[in-house]
Amino acid sequence: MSDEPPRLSDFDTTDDPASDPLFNVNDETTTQVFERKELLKVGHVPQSTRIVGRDSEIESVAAELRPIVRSDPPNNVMIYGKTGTGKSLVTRHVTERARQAAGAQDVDVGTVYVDCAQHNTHTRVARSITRTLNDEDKTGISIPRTGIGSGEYYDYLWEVLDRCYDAVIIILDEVDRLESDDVLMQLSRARESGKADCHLGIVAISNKIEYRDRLNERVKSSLREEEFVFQPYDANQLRDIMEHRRDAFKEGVLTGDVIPLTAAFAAQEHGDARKAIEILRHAGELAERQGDELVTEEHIRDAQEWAEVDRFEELLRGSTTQVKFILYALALLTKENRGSEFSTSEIFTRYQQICKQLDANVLSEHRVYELLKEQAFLGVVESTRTGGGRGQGSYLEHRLVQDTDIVLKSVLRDSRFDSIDIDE
DNA sequence: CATCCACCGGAAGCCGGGGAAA
DNA sequence: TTTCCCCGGCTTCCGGTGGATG
Repeated sequence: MSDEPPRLSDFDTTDDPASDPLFNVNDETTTQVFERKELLKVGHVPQSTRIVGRDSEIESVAAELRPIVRSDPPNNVMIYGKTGTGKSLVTRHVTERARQAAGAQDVDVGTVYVDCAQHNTHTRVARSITRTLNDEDKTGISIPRTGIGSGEYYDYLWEVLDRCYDAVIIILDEVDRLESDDVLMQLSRARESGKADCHLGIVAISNKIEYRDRLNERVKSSLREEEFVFQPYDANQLRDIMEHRRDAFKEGVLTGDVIPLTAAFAAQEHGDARKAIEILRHAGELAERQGDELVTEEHIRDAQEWAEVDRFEELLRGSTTQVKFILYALALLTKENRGSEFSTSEIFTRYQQICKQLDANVLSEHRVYELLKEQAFLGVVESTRTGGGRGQGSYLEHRLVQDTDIVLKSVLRDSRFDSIDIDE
């Protein structure tokens, strides 16, 4: 009755690990297309000369942090902008340069980057900040990984700041994902009351421009931050960005118009550089898998569609099967009929049919209506008020925002759709 | 202009699951 | 463990709405 986990060596292995077909080092397909694939990784930070079209943003953010070099307190910064507009990139770049420049003046600056999507409670953020900044050799403090509350982490933090740094820049990425404002409160208050003999600069990054409205007044007044809004990249900038990553591929693998095409697509859709690069990478992978030597327009188009389905699934993640039924109904209606807008009741009748067909239970019309509104809020469908097309009253018409095929594809990918035991 | 129609949308209350309290 | 309570998803009910209709 030992609950010892089986050791890895107990498992069957191939006789010669060096030639294990599962993990073949000499697999030629892996080297056919890519030269330095790591250039296409998400976190890849290019050199400053390779940051495209963000010169003024870099300059403005730097201006707020500049006092640090003269060991004066820096200003706080709040950055808004959609995903993939270079917010994290620019802040990381600027803070790093600030750190170096300050170092040259003998000012000891620490930087921390916290992804609030991962560390979404204030205790976790406090822990993450404190533990990254703590240099055990210098402070002699060892900070427990667990077991203490946020208050204690802050106590440690002030201690660490006092002992190690003249100034610290804290980057809070995706602050809007934080459950509460406590972190901002603590940090900004510490800065005011001079709890630590150390300057504190906060760079908060948010995807949502409305975030500031949600912040409570006290935080706002003590933060007193400068705000910047990053606009999405345009096609030219995207093209430049991708040109800079061309080295990821082998010489001559990318056919002529691949990059401009991807850039044009991406600019039109979202202006998200990260997605554009992902599409590029995925196109390369597709080519590789198919054993093609060139990445063509064809691959890009496939990768493009893959990205859209992917994005849509992301949007759909967490919604119930019932919601998928409803979207499915709407998608079918759109496909069957020529029109694209349908009233709640039309969608409901189609939805009823589908549920019957799949032997799932049927929600009330009112609920379907509510769910549709919810999806409208999430941006999956678009609902418009109309002066009754068929005569009576005003009601809502809904239509899919995404391409019908993409909706169908991602909805149908849900495994519950083809199984019979649906009873949610 | 009054009436009607078909949907809108808020309010109240039901129900089952999950966590806290006993 | 049982009991209680809360919460979120859902239904039911009902008054409101505004163009269409005659």
